Amino acid sequence: MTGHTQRGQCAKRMSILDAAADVFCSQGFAGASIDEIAAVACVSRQTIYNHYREKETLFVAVVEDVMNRANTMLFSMLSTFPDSADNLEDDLTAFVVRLNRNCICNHDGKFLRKLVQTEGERYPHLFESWRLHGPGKLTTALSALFARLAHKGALVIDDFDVAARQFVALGNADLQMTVLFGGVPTDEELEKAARNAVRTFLKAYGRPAAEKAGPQSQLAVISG
Amino acid sequence: MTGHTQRGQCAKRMSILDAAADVFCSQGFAGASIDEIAAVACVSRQTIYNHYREKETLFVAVVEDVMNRANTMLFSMLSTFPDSADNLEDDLTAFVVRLNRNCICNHDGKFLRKLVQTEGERYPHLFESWRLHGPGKLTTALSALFARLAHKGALVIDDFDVAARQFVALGNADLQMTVLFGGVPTDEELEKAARNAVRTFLKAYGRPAAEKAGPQSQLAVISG
DNA sequence: GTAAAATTAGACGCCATTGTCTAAGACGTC
DNA sequence: GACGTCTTAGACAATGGCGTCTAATTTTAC
Repeated sequence: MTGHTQRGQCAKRMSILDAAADVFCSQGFAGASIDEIAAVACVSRQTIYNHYREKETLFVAVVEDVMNRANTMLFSMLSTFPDSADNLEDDLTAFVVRLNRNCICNHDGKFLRKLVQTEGERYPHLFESWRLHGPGKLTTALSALFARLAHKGALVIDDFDVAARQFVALGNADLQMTVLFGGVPTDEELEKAARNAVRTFLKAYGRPAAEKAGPQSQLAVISG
Repeated sequence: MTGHTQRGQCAKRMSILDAAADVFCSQGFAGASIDEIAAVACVSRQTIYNHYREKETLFVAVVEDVMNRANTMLFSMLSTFPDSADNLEDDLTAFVVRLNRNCICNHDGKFLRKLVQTEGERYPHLFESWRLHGPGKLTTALSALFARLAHKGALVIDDFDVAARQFVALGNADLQMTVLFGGVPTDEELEKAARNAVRTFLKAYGRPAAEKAGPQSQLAVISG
């Protein structure tokens, strides 16, 4: 019951959770067998039943564990959103790359999207927390961040919530097929997808050319 | 072996396919039981084994059946893409509503997205056909259609493929949560989502304001 | 009407999995 | 070194699903 034992138990628990996440993700709840999870975790089956009463208890624990990791990572990513309007295109592009790589296209993102589709109907309350604190929080936070950029005059947005959802959607537009079919996009794909997304986003919501145009061509407003 | 038998057998087959689609969709391959499919189809288990040798054969037949329906519907929808540049916003909006309602947010769309995620790794070749003829064909076709609109001067697009993917992504931006969590969007949601998507798309890719601005406000190009 | 084909309900063997139990071993503290 | 806890391997019964088989019944063809 002292330090070392705690650490040992904790290591076992994490090993089990990781293995269970892998197996549940690739096989689904019904297709996953405790024996396979035990083998992947390098742990005896009895140890699993010792920590988690039954298969469903383990499943819930796995989902909550991954949700916590994913939400922590998302929060960490959101803190890197650009707050300066200089180099907005590059800054937003880098942000989209980080967001996609670390939150949406990564292991945990794939796990949650997959499981919410396969088991969401069976455990409606289980994934509600993820919906609220994951994708829900993302668009809420982005909406607020866009509002700040708009207040600075760097963006022209009428509906911040819509813009936030469209920003995320555009960021995934080029990766949707890769993500849907389980692949992991390469760095080049991530970079190009983010570049395309931000360019289009700024064409739609960027500051009008008149206020930032260079000497080559200018736009002037002529009131009619 | 003549008409009536064919019709009777055909009805059984369709009944089985429909029931199997329901059960496979909600339970996954591993979680679906032949007995439950038989019960939903109001058919004896032996009849299922009579038509399809084993569970996997039935599963493949179901996926191919749904894929065919979905691809036929998609093709039908693509033929309603606006070819006139008058009222482009309204026409594109109506198209997005139809596309979402009949191809992406409908029963078959949900089935295919769900199954490709849960069973795609186990049957890589099975869903390859859908990827090519479904989402793949959609963006290819949209790309060509946008090229025609751009050629008419109604749109200004540098990369048609990117624009096509972004068009689809924007069309789903407001519905992604509903779709991911298995819900079916209402008509109002469909309408509003399409309106938001097309507005942003045209802000990014629409003909520049200078060429179509009304008397209220005009933009003029001033060469520097 | 009759024969062939299809369908049905039920029983059956087989196998995988779940969850429990037990005895033995490993690891820690005292 | 003694003790308690955690872990392990394996056996175990119970359950449920798959796929087969059979005999009876219905549907269909001619």
